[in-house]
Amino acid sequence: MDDRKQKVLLAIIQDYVATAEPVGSRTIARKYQLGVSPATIRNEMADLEEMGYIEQPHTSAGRVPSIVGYRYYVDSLMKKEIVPPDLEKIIREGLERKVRDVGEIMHYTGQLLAKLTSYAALVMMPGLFGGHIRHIQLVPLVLPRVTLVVVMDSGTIKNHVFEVEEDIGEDDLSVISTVLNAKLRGMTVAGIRRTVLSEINLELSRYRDVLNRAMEALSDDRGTVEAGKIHLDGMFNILNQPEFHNVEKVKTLLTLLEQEDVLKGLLSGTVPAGSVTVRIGSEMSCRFVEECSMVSATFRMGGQDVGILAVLGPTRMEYARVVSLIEFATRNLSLYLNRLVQGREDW
Amino acid sequence: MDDRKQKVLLAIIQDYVATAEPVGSRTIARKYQLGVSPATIRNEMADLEEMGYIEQPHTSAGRVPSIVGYRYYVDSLMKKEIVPPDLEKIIREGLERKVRDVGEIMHYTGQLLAKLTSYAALVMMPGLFGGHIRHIQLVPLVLPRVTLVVVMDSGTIKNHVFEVEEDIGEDDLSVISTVLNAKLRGMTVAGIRRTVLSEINLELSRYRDVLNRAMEALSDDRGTVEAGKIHLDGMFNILNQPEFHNVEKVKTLLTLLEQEDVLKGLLSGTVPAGSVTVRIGSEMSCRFVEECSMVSATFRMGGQDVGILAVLGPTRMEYARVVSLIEFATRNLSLYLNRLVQGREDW
DNA sequence: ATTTAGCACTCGCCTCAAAGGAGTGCTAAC
DNA sequence: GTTAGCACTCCTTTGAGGCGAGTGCTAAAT
Repeated sequence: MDDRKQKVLLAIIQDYVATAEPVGSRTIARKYQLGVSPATIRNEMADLEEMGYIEQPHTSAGRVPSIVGYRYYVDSLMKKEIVPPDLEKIIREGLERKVRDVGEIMHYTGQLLAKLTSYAALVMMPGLFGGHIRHIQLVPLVLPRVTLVVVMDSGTIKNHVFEVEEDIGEDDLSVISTVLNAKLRGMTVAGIRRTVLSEINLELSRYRDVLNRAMEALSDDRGTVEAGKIHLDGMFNILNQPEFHNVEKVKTLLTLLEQEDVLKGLLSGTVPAGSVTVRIGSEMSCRFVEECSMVSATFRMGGQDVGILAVLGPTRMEYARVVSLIEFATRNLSLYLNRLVQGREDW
Repeated sequence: MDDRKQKVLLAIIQDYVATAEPVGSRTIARKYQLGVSPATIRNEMADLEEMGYIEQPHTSAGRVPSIVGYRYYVDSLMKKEIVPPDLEKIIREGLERKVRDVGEIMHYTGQLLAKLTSYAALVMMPGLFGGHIRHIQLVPLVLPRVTLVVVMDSGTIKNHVFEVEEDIGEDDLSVISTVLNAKLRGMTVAGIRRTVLSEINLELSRYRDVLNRAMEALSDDRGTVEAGKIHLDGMFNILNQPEFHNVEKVKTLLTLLEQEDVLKGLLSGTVPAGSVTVRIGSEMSCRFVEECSMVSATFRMGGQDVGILAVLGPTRMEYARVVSLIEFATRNLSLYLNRLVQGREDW
């Protein structure tokens, strides 16, 4: 791939991203000063097409970047954009103001990302597993229904309702709560050791059944308020994209986005390392989003990946801008989350 | 409005609701056995149009019901449908299985309503004000950040993060929690009396500042997990309606539905009495949903309206079916919610 | 007096063909 | 290696004509 071919490919991608129209040789010669005539560009385009980087919707339309073309662009051609300082300031100030609990920060970040990119933003909320237990309590509702409430140091809360045996009273629950608190406080959910559990079991042997159910509830992510949930913002942004002026497409996509498990599947393709993952069209291996791309990254808390931030848009996406925004957002998010939890900033 | 006119109007509405096509005199004569010829029906239709019950999209199309026509139908013509017993069984069993916490029941109801009606369902979650306080606790996060956790007897949880003065320690919080629990347990949030507050203030005079902030948090609905939130289900159902095959309309509607305050505004038009409210097109006085209707009803808990259930669909809606479903759903919901809270069933 | 058949008329929608235009590939000249 | 020229392709737009559904009116039938 010689230098000029790269320039042509870049021009095609830039123009197509901007206009959503197949781009022809004349356009490139006119708008992007390569110092050569349309004919020359046509030759280069023929080569690029043979190499698989661009495609022709039909004879005598312009060229459109292929998945391979976008991939090459993202990997080799794309220049990272610098987040403008005033924008940076806005984001920082917004986060600063929201530094109260994890939920608020996440919400804010999602909305911001949707607004700035004008694509859809997904935020997978951190689960319980990252943070440390601050408080744990069994609260009687209408017996035999009780709820297990767990407060993490991030401010995240989990509650899980279940039923206990008839002969358990409020006092029993209060005793159990005290012991659980003493033993489990400061631990991560993932880090609860068998030794601790058996200690508890020993101490509260007559409540074995309640304890089992409580532990089950603790490690069950379902009941967790917010945590593990996926928030969607700016879903309607995609309706502004010309590729979704077709109602059928909108329908399949929206139907998809309403199913949380599908979203989880999509997000799970994110590499955990901390770098930004870009997946283009069929790379997501989900045939319903073949005309979409996803840019995603994990964010960290206490040295551990706890959640994912992602932007979903058409394959014809402003990758450079989105990648830098995601990068910036996750970095900030990690920073503020850690500050929230411990003053630690070890990202 | 004589009997035959009513029959014609009914036929027009039924046919239009079923087909979404303007309906002509021939169709009515053929499909609905009125025993008269198309010409007669045409005369009746001309009358109905003059009276404002139906409209013509353009000369020589069929007729379409007007807002006034639908209104007349809903008020006078519509026969309540009976919820089929097998469906009733499914709903009851589903609710039975979900009887654990309010959130789950509400979610389930919303999804069910969306699925059964194939329109969009809205659920406004009950706030804190209906239920009784079961447990209240100030949990230290990373000091000076603390969170106030309130568990209601419905299983609803509220948490609100705020900051306290530097010199407040964990022991102080634990003392405050004990007192708050002793004093406030069993009360409704709305029912906390000034006498109780001053008792608490007396007992914990050195913590006045923390207490003020806690009380503020308690009566602030924002931080409440789930409560007061509006859940939307089956939003994509409306995309199946032919009137929304136009992307622009979809866009305005979806944009609308994403704004929670707008939804609240729409829901606030529901009459609290306990009957079902039907609002048709412009009756909602929001120009973005002029082509939509909303069927809604409040549900009760402990003798108080605590939330709203609603279905949003095109004006061309199967009112009879939706109304009976909503009626049935709210009745059941009230029943199960009350059973959840107190075994009371005083609706 | 009401109902109905007949008929002319309106108007949206579909089809089809023609025109237009954007873009290409090839060839030959530079 | 580059470029101008040109024939060719194929999508898109445009407009006219025909079709069909439906109406309102009138006059005849009940």
